[in-house]
Amino acid sequence: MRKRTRQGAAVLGALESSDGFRTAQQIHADLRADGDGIGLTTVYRHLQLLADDGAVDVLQLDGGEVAYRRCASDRHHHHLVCRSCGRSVEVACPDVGAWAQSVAKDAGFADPSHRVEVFGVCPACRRASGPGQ
Amino acid sequence: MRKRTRQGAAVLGALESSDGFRTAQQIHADLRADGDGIGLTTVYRHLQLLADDGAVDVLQLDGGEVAYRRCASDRHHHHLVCRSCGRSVEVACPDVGAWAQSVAKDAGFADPSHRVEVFGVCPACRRASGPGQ
DNA sequence: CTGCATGCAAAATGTTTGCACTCTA
DNA sequence: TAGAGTGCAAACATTTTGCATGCAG
Repeated sequence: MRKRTRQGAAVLGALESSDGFRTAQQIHADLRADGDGIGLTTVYRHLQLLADDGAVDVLQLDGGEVAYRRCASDRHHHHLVCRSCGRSVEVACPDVGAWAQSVAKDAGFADPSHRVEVFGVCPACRRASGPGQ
Repeated sequence: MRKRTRQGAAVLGALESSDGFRTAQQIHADLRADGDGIGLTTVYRHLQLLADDGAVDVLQLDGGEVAYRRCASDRHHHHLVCRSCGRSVEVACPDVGAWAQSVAKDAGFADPSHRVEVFGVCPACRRASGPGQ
C-alpha cells in the first residue's frame, strides 16, 4: 500500500499547479523555493511512480532530460509544447493514431505505438522574447 | 573546409551499411569490431556534424540516448522503428504535418515543428523472440 | 608547414542505487 | 512496531571538453 506523505503530495501538487511540462530538477527547485524540504531522489522516485501509474505524461527533451506533466484526460492524446517555457496544451489526435496503426501493419510491424509531439512558441513567450527587432 | 579522413568515412560508412538507427556507442563498437581504430569522441563529433548538415536523422531513445540514421530522402518524413533491433522504415507523412501546423496555429503557437515516431516489432524480431510460448 | 582532426583522459549532466534513518499506518 | 518512505552520497551512463599529437591539404 502507498503511504500518504508530505513529499508525495508536494510532487503531485507541483505538477498540478503547472500547466506545462516540468523536469524532475525543475520540480525539485520549485519545491525547495516554496520552502518544502525534499530530496532530489524523492522527486525522481515519485515522478517515476506517477508515470508508472499513468497519472502523468512523459516527454523526452532534446538534452536527454525527461519532463513530466499531470494530464486531465485519461484518453489518448498528444501535446503542443512551448519550446521556451514548457507550457503545453493537450490536443486530440483525430486520425494520427489510426495512421500510425496502418503504417505499422503495412510494414508487418507488431504491437504498434506512436509518439507525437508538436512544438512551438506560445503567445506569451513570443511576446516576451519573440519578434526581436 | 572539411578534411577527408579515414574516421569520417568510417562513421558515415557504418551508418550507410545499417538500415536502422544506431547510437554513437553502437557505431563505435561496430567500427572497433571491424578493426577500425577510432575514438569514441571522434564518433560523437562526426555524428554531430552529420546531424548539423542534415545528412542523418536523429532519434531520442527512451533511455535518453540519441540514435542516428542515414536517410535516403531529403524530404520530410518520419520513421517506423523496431523496438527490438532498431531497424527502421521511412514513412511519408500524408497529413500529419498539416495537422500539426493547424493545431499550433490554432493555439497561437508560433514556429511550429513536430516529432512523430511509430514504434513496433519488426517481422524478424517478432519471429525470433516474439510469439513466445 | 599549418591547422584542422584525433583521441585519451577528465569533466559535466541527468538519473539511479545503497544504506541508515524517519515517520506513517 | 514494522516496513514503506526519505535523503545524502556514491555509483552510473552518456555526452562534452581540454589538450597534446598526427595527418591532410
